[in-house]
Amino acid sequence: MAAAKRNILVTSALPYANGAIHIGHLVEYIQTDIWVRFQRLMGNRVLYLCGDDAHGTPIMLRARSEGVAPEQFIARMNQEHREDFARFGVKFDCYYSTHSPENEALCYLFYERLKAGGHIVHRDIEQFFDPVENIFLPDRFIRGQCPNCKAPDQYGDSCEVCGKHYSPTDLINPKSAVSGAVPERRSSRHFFLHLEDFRDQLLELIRGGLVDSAVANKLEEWFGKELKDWDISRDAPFFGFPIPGEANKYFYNWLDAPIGYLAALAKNLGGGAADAEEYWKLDDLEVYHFIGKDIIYFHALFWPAMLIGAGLKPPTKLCVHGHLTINGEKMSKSRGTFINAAQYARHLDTQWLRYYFATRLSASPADIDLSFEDFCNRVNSELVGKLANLISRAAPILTRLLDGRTGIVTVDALPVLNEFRNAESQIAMDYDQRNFAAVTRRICALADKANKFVEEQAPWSLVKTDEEAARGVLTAALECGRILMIYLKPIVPEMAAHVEKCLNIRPQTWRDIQNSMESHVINPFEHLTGRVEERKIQAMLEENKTDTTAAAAPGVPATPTATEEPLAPECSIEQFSAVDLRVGRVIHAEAIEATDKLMKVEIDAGPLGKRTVLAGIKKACTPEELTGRLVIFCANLAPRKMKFGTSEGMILASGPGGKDVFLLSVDQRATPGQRVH
RNA sequence: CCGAGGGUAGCUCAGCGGUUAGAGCCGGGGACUCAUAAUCCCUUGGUCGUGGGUUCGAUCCCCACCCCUCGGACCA
Repeated sequence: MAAAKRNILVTSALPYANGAIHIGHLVEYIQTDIWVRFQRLMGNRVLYLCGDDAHGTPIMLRARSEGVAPEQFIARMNQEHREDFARFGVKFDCYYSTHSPENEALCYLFYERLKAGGHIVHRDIEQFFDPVENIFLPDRFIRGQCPNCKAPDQYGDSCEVCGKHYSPTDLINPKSAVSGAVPERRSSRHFFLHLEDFRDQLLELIRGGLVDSAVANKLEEWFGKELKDWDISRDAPFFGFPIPGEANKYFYNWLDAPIGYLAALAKNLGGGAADAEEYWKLDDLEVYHFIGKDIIYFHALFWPAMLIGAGLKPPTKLCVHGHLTINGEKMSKSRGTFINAAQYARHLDTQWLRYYFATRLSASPADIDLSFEDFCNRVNSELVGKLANLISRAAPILTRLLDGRTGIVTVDALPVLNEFRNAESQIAMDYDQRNFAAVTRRICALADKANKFVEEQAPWSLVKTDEEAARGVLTAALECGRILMIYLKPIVPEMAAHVEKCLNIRPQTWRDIQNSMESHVINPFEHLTGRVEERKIQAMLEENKTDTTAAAAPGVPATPTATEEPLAPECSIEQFSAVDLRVGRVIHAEAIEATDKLMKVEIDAGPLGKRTVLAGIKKACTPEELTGRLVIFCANLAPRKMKFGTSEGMILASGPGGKDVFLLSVDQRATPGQRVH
């Protein structure tokens, strides 16, 4: 009784078109691709759609700084992204872009319907404006002194020193991070989506299984209060779609980004907005969005609200995954663990990463860790030692000594083969529920059984006395290998294709698990994949230390990354020498418990005595690392009273903050109290 | 501080009310030699974060506490 074929539309989140794809992104695309390939293997109808999120201020500014038109810039990114995905076997039915005529038409359609439904409201808001660049500045593009702790050079939305959140208009001495100019406060009329209109439907949706329970719990929090209106407009100049009937107003790129899923659908269907809408409305169509936990808000609230408001059904399911950490820590450019997709592919087999991610992935939104040690172990012992080895040990004997012809499986193998075939439904269920870690566990357990069977039967000895018996054993071993490869096909499609070629069989589907390949001539064995060598990983990481340009901005949609810090206005030698910088030795350091960032540091400044400095470096180093080392600090900075004491100076460091703070050093022979000239 | 998730062998995790708590990897000892890539057998190793409670019985349920991770009002 074959179940009715499902009709599924699957998306991965649209990567932001201002940077390269990195291995953090790949968690999602590989996860989605595995799921899609599995559904196809089962015979279901699947459309897998994606594309670039190509609009917004960061892209506009980036293109400008490179001296090209935004269209040209995003076209190049699109090409790069496609190449990166192809390297990892991530295969879309359509990889499109939000900057497309289909998307524009759909965007207007959504807007008109939301407007007609009375869900769009207007309000004046005050924002900073860069008079040199003539643009309104997103919060992250404004820097200034924190209104709370007075730390200099903080972002417009929150302070990295004291952790306080505020509005950019609260900053002291704000500056545009783009031009360095002093921004002006300007008022502007913005458009909002009135989310409260959809409250009941959204709650029902979330409680009805749109997301798994862990995510649903999180979402419930947001319903504790009134849902805020969502600001969907941006002022000119902006790279995006103009709002119809309005002068100098554009749609915020997060409005047109999810609509981009439909645009890709339209493109794939070779039609327009109406065709996409018609397809979306098919009764049996299931819509699955694979997303990172950082964009739950957009996909669980805004997007369903937009769909409902436009008369379309909300998604069936949001598959939320966690973020990637490397060796237990966030990817970091300074640690050299920020690895781009293309860079990985230059050094290591992309099938390995697919396999490794599979062993770590489940339906949980918890972060997943890539530990290189674990990566080596799993790939070498499981993928190579257990799985590939099974075929590699059986096929060559058959080819060399028995004309490459399989026979009838030996009766001794029947229990093993039954177990292999009976695992089918459980593995299918694990795949369907995105529990790929369980899938690989089961597959490895089966591989262990098969290897044990081969070991016991010792066909390499048997062949000397009874060729047909040996043929029966090898036939069974290859049959096991074939079934394993079907199970593994969604995860390592390239390797599975090699096996199909070697076994001389047509591309296998899930149904072939129950078939057999008795009395059949196989092809000479070709190697499937190699072992991971430690030095290759080292070579990849080494490259990162020198090639800083490879570490492009993480392309998380709508999170603008800071541009380089603008050069401060010219200063005179007098002004420079007004700053008294000294060498100091840290004699004591302790983290301040009540804060995330502050460390209390006592500095021996030689003749100047001792100073206590409260520095925002708690995340970057430990008291142990700090104690005893020499630092450079500003000794004549006015003492600053802070919540946890008075800070009598400032330790010099570079880096963006958080974990990436790099203290200035001085050669060992320097002594505390010496002035820096 | 508030919220969510989690703390099970050196590592990565499974188990989630019921016989002496499991797997893989790593470590140790054998065997084998078909495997460009090895495998097989044996084996060391755990008061299941801590302290209470419910129960005939708890890793699993309840309470408190500790620790880790991730979120937290206008970026949404």
